Amino acid sequence: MHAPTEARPLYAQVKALIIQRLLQGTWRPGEALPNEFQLAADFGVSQGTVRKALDELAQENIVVRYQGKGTFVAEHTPHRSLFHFFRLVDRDGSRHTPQSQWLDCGRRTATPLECERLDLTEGAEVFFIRRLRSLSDVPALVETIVVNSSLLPDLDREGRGLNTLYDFYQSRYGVMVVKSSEFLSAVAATKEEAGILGVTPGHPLLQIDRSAWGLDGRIVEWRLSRCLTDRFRYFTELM
Amino acid sequence: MHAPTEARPLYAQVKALIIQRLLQGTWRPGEALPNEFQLAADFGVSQGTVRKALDELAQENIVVRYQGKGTFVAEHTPHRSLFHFFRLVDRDGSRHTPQSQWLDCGRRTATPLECERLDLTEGAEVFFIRRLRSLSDVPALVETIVVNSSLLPDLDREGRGLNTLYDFYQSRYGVMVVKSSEFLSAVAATKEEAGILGVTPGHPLLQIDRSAWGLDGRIVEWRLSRCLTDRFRYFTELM
DNA sequence: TAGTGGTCTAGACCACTAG
DNA sequence: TAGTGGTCTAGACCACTAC
Repeated sequence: MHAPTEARPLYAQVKALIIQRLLQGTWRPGEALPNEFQLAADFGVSQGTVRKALDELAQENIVVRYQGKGTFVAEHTPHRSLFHFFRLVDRDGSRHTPQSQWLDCGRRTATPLECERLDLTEGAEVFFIRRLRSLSDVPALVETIVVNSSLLPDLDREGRGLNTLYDFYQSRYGVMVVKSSEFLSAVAATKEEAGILGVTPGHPLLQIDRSAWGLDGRIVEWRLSRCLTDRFRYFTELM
Repeated sequence: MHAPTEARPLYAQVKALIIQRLLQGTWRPGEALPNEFQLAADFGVSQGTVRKALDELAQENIVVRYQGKGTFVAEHTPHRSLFHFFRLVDRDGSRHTPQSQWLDCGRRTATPLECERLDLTEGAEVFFIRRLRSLSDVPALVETIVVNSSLLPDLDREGRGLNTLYDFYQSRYGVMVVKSSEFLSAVAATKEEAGILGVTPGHPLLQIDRSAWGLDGRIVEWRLSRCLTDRFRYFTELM
C-alpha cells in the first residue's frame, strides 16, 4: 500500500529516499547497499519497484551493480574521475593520465563571476587552486579551480598538491560529484599562459568553463581550464 | 518459449528485430508502431519484454513514446536536429536557430583523411558541401560536410541550399542519424575563414570534427566546422 | 468509452559470485 | 551451496488521449 497523497511514482519516491540516505552517509562510498528484497521490505514496496529505482541510480553513476555480488555506492576513484570528466584525448583517441603541478592556491573573497557560477552571495569566501596539468610530461593546460569553502572546509590544508579532486571531495567530505556542464570556446593565450605552456602569446587555446554539481543538487566547484589542443583534443559523444 | 541457442537476452533480440524492421522501412518516420501487446504476440514474448526493448529504443531517441497515444518512429525534424546536434548557444545559454548559406558543393574523389573518417576505400566518390552558418544574421562558423555518395545519392541535386541535413537524410533516404562523436580543438583562422567570418587571420576558432552514424551502424557523414566563439559557446553536459 | 503507455506487484527461473 | 542481481512472465490497475 502507498499513500495517495504523493503524486510521484513509487519508484521515484524510493529513489529519493535512497539518495537521502546516501547524503546522510548511511552507506559509505564503495559499501554495499542491502539487497533488493531487504530494501523492498524496508520501504514497503515490491522488489520490482526497488529495482527500477536502483536501475536509474546505476544509470546516473550513483551506484554500481554487479550480478551475483550486490549494489554498491559508486566510488570516485582517480581512474573514474579522469576517465569520466577529463575529456582530453590523444590524436589517435587514446587516453593518458595527466599530472598536476600546483602553481598557486589560497582563500579569498569570490569575484562577482564566481558568485554567479557558484551560486554564492556577494562577499562569500572561496578556496582557489591554480595549476598546470601535463600529459606525458608535456604541458597541456592551465586551470583555475574555485570551490565553495563552506562546502569543502580546510581543502587548502588537506588537499595540497592533489591531482584528482573529485575522489577527494567524496572520500574526505562525502560530496559526490554527479553532473557537470561545460561551455567551450576558443581563446588566445595570454602572455602568462603562453609562458607556462611554452607557446607564443595569442596561440589558440580551448577554454573549458565547467560547473560541477553534487548529489544534493548544489554546485560544488567551478573551474576554468585553458588547454593546448595541438597534441590533444577534447572528445565528446552525442546520442 | 524461446530458442536456447541465442545467448543474448530476449529483450535485446526483440530490440534488434525492431531495428531491423525500421531499417527495412516497415514503419516510416513519424508513424506509430503496433502496440506492446501486438508486438509481444508477433514476437512470441510477453508484453514486459517488448516494453524493455521499446524503453531502450526510446532512450536512444530511435522511437518516441506518448502515454495514451502510442509508440512512434522518431522524426528528425529541423528543430530536433538543431536542438540535439547543434551545440552552439548564446552566452546566456539560450539557443538560436542558425541560417545556412552554401558557398560551394559538388562531387569529388575522397581525400585520404576523408576515406579514413568515412570508412571508405581509396578513390571512392564523395559529395561535399561548404557553407557558412550565421546566428541572428551574424556569421558564426564555416564548415565542410562530406558524405558517402553511395549512401546518399543525388544529394547534390536534391539537397541544394538546405539548412538542416539530418532530417533530410531521414525523410529522403530513410537514413536516421542516431549517434555522433566530436573532437574539439582550438585553431587559428586562415585568411579565407577570417574573410568570411569578418575577423583577422589568426583569430582563435573552435574546430569541431564530427562523425555521424546511422541506425545500421555505418558512418553517414563527416563534417569539419570552424566556429567563432566570441558571441556563442559550445555547450555540453557530462553525467 | 476504448485504446494506449506507465506503474506496481508476485513469482519463477537463470547467471554470476563467493565461501 | 547460499546469496545476489538479471530476465521473463502474467496480470492488475492507473493516467492520458481521442473520439
